[in-house]
Amino acid sequence: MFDHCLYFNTTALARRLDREWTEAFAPFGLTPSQGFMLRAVLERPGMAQSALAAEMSIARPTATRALDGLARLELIERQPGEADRREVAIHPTAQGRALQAGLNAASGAVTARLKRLLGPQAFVDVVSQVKGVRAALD
Amino acid sequence: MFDHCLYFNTTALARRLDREWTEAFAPFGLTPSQGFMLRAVLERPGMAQSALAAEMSIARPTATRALDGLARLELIERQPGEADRREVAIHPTAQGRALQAGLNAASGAVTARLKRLLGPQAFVDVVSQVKGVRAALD
DNA sequence: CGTTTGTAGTTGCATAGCTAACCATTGGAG
DNA sequence: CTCCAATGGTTAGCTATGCAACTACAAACG
Repeated sequence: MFDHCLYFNTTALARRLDREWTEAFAPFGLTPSQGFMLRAVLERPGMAQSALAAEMSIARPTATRALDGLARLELIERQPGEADRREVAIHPTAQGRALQAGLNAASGAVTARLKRLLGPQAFVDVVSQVKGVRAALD
Repeated sequence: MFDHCLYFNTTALARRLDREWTEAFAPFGLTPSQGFMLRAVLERPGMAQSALAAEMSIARPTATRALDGLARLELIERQPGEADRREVAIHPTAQGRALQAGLNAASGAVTARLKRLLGPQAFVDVVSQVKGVRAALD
């Protein structure tokens, strides 16, 4: 019915993909949001929350809560900012670091499956076009 | 950081587009979800809720609640199913019908703006590719 | 027929996201 | 130096979404 609508198709696809990554991260006891947030922390330990929020393209309050969840699971730790005491630097714990390889592999497996399903070129194209739309809107 | 990830880019774009359509539908006092749901009802009056949910690619409980909202605004009415009394047929009210042209125009205006921003061909391509991924996942 | 299985809708509970408003700290402008 | 604007983080309150479980009705099967 809204076949030609960018909004409709994009939000529907986002919901569908959420299901895929929910399954992929479930073995680790993490939701997709938590999984991606933890992966970001693991990739660049010590970032301030606001920088993390920007990196993930989410609002700061959303980052606060995602990190609350990861802290409750003892996967990350908040450390007071050294230079600027308003900031909080986010570091993974040892438990958090233990998940890094598994999370990346799980996400990679879903990606690989979709790539097979769609054809590698189509997959790369659609990601690049979606990224292009995002860039055009910033 | 997750530049090549389909999930990351799609969900981020979905959130960004949500902001565009929120603005577009705000003058009507409707959220994007409500706006699209009402547009679906207007386009095919009398559909059962489950058919509507399928059409919108959302779960049935989500449809229930979206329609609760539209009913509270007196934009749609639930009528008992004639053949099958489990079903509820959804009809727009006169107030609902009064919004049809405006909603379609508002959505069209956002689409037109994005089309200009991205180039018409790029716009059509990305919609068709996103739809293609959705189809491949069903 | 009656029972069993399936389907439509709702409700309860959970998550993620946003904006607005608040507090603490920083840093600049007088 | 003082004050005021800007920034980082949190909290409150809202929406949309999903799954699981429930009720009511339908349909199929024995």
